[in-house]
Amino acid sequence: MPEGHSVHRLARQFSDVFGGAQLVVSSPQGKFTAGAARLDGHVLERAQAHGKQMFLFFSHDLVMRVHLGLYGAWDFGGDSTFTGASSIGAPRRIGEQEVAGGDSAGGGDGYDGPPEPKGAVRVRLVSEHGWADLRGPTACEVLTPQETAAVRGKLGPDPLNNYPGDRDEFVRRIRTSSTGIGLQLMKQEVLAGVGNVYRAESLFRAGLDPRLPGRVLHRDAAEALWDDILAIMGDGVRDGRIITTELADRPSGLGVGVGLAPGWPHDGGSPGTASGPGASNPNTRVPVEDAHYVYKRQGRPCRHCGTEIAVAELAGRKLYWCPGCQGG
DNA sequence: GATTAATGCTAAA
DNA sequence: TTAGCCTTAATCT
Repeated sequence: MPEGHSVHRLARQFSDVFGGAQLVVSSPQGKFTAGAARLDGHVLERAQAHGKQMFLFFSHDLVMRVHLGLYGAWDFGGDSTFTGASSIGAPRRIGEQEVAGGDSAGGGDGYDGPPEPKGAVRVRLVSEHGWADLRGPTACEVLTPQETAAVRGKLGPDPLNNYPGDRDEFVRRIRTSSTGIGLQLMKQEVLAGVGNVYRAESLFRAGLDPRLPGRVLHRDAAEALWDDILAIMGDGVRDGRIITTELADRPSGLGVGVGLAPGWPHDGGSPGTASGPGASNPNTRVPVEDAHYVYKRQGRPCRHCGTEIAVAELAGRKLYWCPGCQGG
């Protein structure tokens, strides 16, 4: 499901395909009828992601806040102007899993307006050139600028925004509690955007025990953790999926090293096979079974030390770690 | 075809 | 602390 990298891709997509466009806003499902009426007919100026939330800023100063939660998703479609505006490969869907659209899909000459809404479409946005449908969000509401500031004020720093001072603020927040860092990383007021996959993978890459109390985490270790999360989440934005293994740790030997991506982007490559986001990105070819170190690898040998990867339930979520590399 | 678990949060209890 | 959101993919019968 969507962690921060997906939401940043989503915000990019909205700015690309709807930025500056007047929108018809409706709620086919009926659960957002009042909210839709407050936005209908206004111009979407830009989209901004903060952690796992997306904010759509309209020209009359109202803001639409969307949180996809566990299985929310957006579907897109439109003419060639619409799909051509997308800088991330005109995906057909962004949500728990991204579905590639690419040049051939949907867009282009045959566009005949949005389809009949199927299922529970909470929100439909329609511009002159295309449409977007939202299903299954955890949160979807209209906010004033003041309310927006209040919501964002409760969120911790987002490494994918990385505003000045954000790293120091993260270090301060994670170290103020004796709560284990495995729990701390999931708190959106400590660091906005990390979910269960990036939590497990970043702690493994840092060699840190998830039970280590925040207060005991060294300042340099916390800084390094922020830097690594920034790198692997940045890769997630580029790749459209979470790949946290280094090249040398993949049996398949496919893809490039995390955080390295030499020569990226290389657009000219493999014209015949281009389709979808990052089609020329070698990391899109990394097999799923090679993508992670510990997430959903319980019982399998650690890629570094061979110890069986462990799993335990922590605050209602599964925590994966290597007892050998990350302590008992 | 039915059941379950899932990259997550919100609101009610 | 628990139900709800109400989708998707994987696993079961």
